[in-house]
Amino acid sequence: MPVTIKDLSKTLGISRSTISKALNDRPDVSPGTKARVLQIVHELGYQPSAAARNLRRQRTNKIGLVVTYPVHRVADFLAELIPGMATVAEDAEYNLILYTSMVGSGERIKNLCRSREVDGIVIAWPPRLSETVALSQLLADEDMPHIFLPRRVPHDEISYVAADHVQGARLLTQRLIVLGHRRIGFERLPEVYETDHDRHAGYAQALQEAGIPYDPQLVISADTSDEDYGERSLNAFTALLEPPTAILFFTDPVAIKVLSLAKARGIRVPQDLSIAGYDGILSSGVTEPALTTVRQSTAEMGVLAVESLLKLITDGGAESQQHILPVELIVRQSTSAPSKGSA
Amino acid sequence: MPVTIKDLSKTLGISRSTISKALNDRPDVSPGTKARVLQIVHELGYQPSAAARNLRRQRTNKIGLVVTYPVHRVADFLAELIPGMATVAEDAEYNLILYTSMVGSGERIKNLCRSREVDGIVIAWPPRLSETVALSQLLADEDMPHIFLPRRVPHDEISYVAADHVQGARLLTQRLIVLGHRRIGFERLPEVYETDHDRHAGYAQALQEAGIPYDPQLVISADTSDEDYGERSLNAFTALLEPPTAILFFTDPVAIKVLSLAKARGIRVPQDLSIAGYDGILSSGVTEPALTTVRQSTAEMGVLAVESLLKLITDGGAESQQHILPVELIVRQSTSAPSKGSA
DNA sequence: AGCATTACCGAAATCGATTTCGCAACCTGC
DNA sequence: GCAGGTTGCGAAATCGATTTCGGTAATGCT
Repeated sequence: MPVTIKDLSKTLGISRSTISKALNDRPDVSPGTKARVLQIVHELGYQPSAAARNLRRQRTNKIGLVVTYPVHRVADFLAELIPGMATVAEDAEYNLILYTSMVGSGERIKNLCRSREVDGIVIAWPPRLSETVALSQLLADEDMPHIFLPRRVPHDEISYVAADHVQGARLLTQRLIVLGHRRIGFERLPEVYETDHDRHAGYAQALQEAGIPYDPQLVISADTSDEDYGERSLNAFTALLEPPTAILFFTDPVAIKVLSLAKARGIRVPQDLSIAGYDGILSSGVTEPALTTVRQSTAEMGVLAVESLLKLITDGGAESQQHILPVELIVRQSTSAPSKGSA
Repeated sequence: MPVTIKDLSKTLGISRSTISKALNDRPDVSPGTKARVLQIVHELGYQPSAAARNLRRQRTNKIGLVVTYPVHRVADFLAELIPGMATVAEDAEYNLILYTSMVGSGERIKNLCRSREVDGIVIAWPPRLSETVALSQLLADEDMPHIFLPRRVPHDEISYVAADHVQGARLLTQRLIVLGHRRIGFERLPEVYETDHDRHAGYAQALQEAGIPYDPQLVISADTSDEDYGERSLNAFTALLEPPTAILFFTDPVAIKVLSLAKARGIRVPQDLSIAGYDGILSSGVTEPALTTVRQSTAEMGVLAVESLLKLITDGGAESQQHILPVELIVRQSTSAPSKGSA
């Protein structure tokens, strides 16, 4: 049996209330009493029961990390995310609780709120926009502070931390333009994610700034019904009457697959075709040729998300936290000037 | 204000006790009453308060993942570990709470036990043996079920999940012997970890089985005071009068560093020197040459650890859970037969 | 001295659930 | 009709802390 505040009370001959106050630095405890309490607490190794304290205080000092996406698909990102999040949380005397089996179920999340086992929630890789907004509404109705990650949510009241994908795609596109490309392919997703929207905007913006007309043929929607969608996209691009001399793929893994595909077909990268990825995953640096890409710092996003969430928890009525982190262009060997013949 | 059991009681005109019993499938509730309770629970969206329930039940349905090692140093492994652990836990209605800032402090862990905010603890990457045993004793004194990962602990009463490092090193060594090597270097750590002990035993065993005498000169302790210890080890090996024709390094990262070091010095791998790593990390497959290594499944260890811990939690006095998982030899290009000249 | 503060402490209520125990009412079999 | 059982329900205790509120003693001020 662990030692409770009652035991302290008995051995000291001091009431429970006073002991509690001494331990919580209330003003109405004499220094002497407080010292005696602290002394005996140390001797008996007393530690308050978390459950009792949570019940009475109506808060748990825990924050939930809810992953609304098949967790093994984002494991690599989690590895970046978690250390930072956990550290920041623990510095503020909070801990992280993981909830990974909550794919697509508002019901489970609602129950989580009502059980009050966390004081706030970080929602990682939320669903597409409309569902995200609904989810946020649900959480707000339950008075549960929450923040989305890593996706922008275009609503003033909704908190999120995301990367600057407009800038990311713009930097990539600019780079290719500087290299001399005029026909730059852009792969986008059929789903309505803000990430995709932003990247497309950045792409279009870079073209416009360079005075290059926007050609809808060069923007194709990936057919994600097929797990291996890189190949279809590549086919669609090369089938064009005037195929692009450079292509921006949606993620590094897709680009890496296309890299080996191109090699198999005798397409030389970057001489015949420049290829760029997105995300800056580790293996993008070791391919042959190494991949030009844009890196977003998942670790920083995690840290910022927790810091922001803590603010939301503490300042009850605080305004929404919206953060867009800068991204970094990484130029490697998979992009170069277009050759004469391929133009 | 969330709806409590009291609200249900009031709207139904049924006592709190009966409602609680209905919700917990106690026998002394009539089917009719139970149905009405369930109905109203659904209507009002009632969800029991976790804190109140924890306090009364004296358990939290949470298990702690305590990382007693700088968390960023093991982030990659965490990525493998966590998805499996979380999934298994959640299937059993448990959740994972992360504790990452508990490096080297038995005191913090003791407090965690006494606060009773978790029902059991997985200790990941525990400290060296003597401290681990002390830690286990401390946890046992607090009646806290716990299991260590991923290290073997040679005590009957202590639970752990680890990989079969005797076999891992044995397989690697055997492989090199089959290739024709007779002088095989072995790098070990100065710290007293069972992992190191086991690997050394596997190495020695393979030699003995092949009738090759054990030469202490070929076994060197890495100087880990220096972060970059691979270089020192390599120097120590090559400085020998009769240098080895193959070397087993302690981990893949070390071996990978040595790989590039060798290239810089004009040592051809594997022609002049065969090199093997350990762990089977992702990048071990993309180096040039690709690394021969041994793979341990961190994901499986995580799953097994949680399953075992749940057993310990449920079966109060259950006996200790000790699991050693098989490892897999991965033969790649960094090892080959020794050349005549180098022998 | 008389009155108002201030400092310190403790009894009791509270948080929201679970569990024990006792009490009716209803059967059942003889 | 009655002892003995079974069912179904609720009052109250309990888990272990925090907080409210009121009371006592000490101190300050005329």
